[in-house]
Order: sequence, then structure tokens, then C-alpha cells
Amino acid sequence: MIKQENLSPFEWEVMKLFWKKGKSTVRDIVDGLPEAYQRAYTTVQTYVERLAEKGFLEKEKSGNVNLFAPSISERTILHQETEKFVARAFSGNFSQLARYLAHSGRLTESDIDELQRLVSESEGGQK
Amino acid sequence: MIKQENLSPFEWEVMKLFWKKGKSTVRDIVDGLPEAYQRAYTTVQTYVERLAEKGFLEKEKSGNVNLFAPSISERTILHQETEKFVARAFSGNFSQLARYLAHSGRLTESDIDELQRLVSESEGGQK
DNA sequence: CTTTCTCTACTACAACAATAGTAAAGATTA
DNA sequence: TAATCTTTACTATTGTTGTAGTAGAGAAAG
Repeated sequence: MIKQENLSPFEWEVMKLFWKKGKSTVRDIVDGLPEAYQRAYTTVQTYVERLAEKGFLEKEKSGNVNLFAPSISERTILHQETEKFVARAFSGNFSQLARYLAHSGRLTESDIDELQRLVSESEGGQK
Repeated sequence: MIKQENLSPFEWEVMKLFWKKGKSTVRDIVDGLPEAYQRAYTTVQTYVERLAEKGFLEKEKSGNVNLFAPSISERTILHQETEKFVARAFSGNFSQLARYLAHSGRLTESDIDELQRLVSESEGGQK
């Protein structure tokens, strides 16, 4: 596997669009970026090309335009990046993150309800 | 407040040592780093100086040696960095992260038990 | 066909990260 | 005191990120 580094905020944003839209052109991405992430066409182009070089996107020439498609699922990246984050910030200790979350005040009541539901569900099923 | 960027894995490692040991010299950090993070003395020196410049550490000259002490608590950094990570990876949606966690298979049964306990506790107290 | 638009390919460049070497001041020691 | 060790201060190199310009090919439009 190609050495995959962390995604920067802007790279994430681009990847999110690819996951949402599938195979796309640079133009599609430029036009799809939210307000806060608008950049010059060529800037986006550079990002997309670099993401392809790094193995996150697959490049395919169709006539005169390039099409790019995500070559890794959002789920996989989420998994990898969460692992890395937890390694960095919580010494790899997921329970610590969970504890942090529970105390963070960043979950609404309904989030907590849902989490509790999910937690009880997984109580039976977890390998 | 000084513009505080993300901490890289190595920066985290250095900061963790400072949080654990308090006021320390570059040498203390060099010697305290785990196997996987061993670097040349001057490399560590550069990191420590930069962390001081960025406002994460406070520098104080004691005789001929420099002492550095963390100027931000681990809790605060954890908070900030988690916010940033969740913004990046989960579009700022903490519940999504919680859901991910519950499904990740990275929590042991006792973690889940504990989380559930914490969740029920916070059910009353949350603002 | 000529002008215009669009997109690719290539180049640029400043900032910062990662890594570490070297010179020199002081402390330690033989 | 002369040789050695430790630490600081400064410098250096390579790579990556963030940002974008320009040249030129091909399509579109008049």
C-alpha cells in the first residue's frame, strides 16, 4: 500500500465531495465546494492531482478531460484517521476518547440517548 | 490568544512529556522520549524552541540552562484538538463520532460499561 | 477561420515541518 | 590548566502545503 499521510482540512473537503458525487472532474469539485472552501480553479486542480498521486483518487482520461474517482471509501479513511488521531491525542486509548466525549458537553441529549441505544445494542453483538 | 495550529505527532509526544514531568530541560525530554520517538538532541531542541515560540511552552533561563514548562493544560489542548478533528473528519458533528465509536469495535466491554455509566450520570447534570 | 472559453500541464514560491549539523560558552574532570 | 562534555544559538537542507499563474491544446461560437 502507498504511504498515506494525514488529510488536511482542505483535502478532507475535496474528498468529501468525491465521496458524495463519485467520479468527477476538477470543475465539478470547484463548483461543489462550500463558501468557506472556495479556491482558484488551479488550486483545486493541484489538490486533486496531489490526492491522485497520494493514492486517494484514481485518475482517468476521458477524451480531453480528466475524471477522478475516490479509490478509498470514506469509511476506511474515517477509520484510519480516527485511529491516528486517537494514537496522537489519547495515546491510542479509545476508552479515554469515549470518556472525554461523555464529559465534553458536546453531545446533545438526543445524541446521548442514541449513543446509549447503540451501546446497549452492541453489548450483545460485539465479538 | 496566539494563533495555535495543530500539533504534529512528534509535537504531541513532546508536550505529553512536559505535562507529565512539568518544568524540564531539553535533555529531560530527549531522555524521556519513547523508543519510537527518539531523535537527535538538536532535533528535539528545535521542537522545544518552536513549541515555546508557538506559545505551548514557557521558556525560562536558569543559570546556563533553559527550562521549559507547559503553558497550556493537557485538557485544553485535548479539547481544542478534538474539536478540530471532529470538524475535519465528522463535519463538526460529535454525535457522528460517538456513533462511529460505538460501532468501531475499538471499545472493550468494560469501556462500554463505563461509557454507559458516564452517559447516564451526565443525563441529569448536563446544562 | 478567428476569437474566445475551458481545461490540462507545468511551473512557482512562500511558509512551515522534520531533521540535524556546527560553533562557541561554560562546566567538569583529569 | 588543558581536554572533554554539555548545552545553547544559529544555520542548513529537504520535503510538504497552500496558493495560484501561464502556456498551449481543443472545443465552441460567431
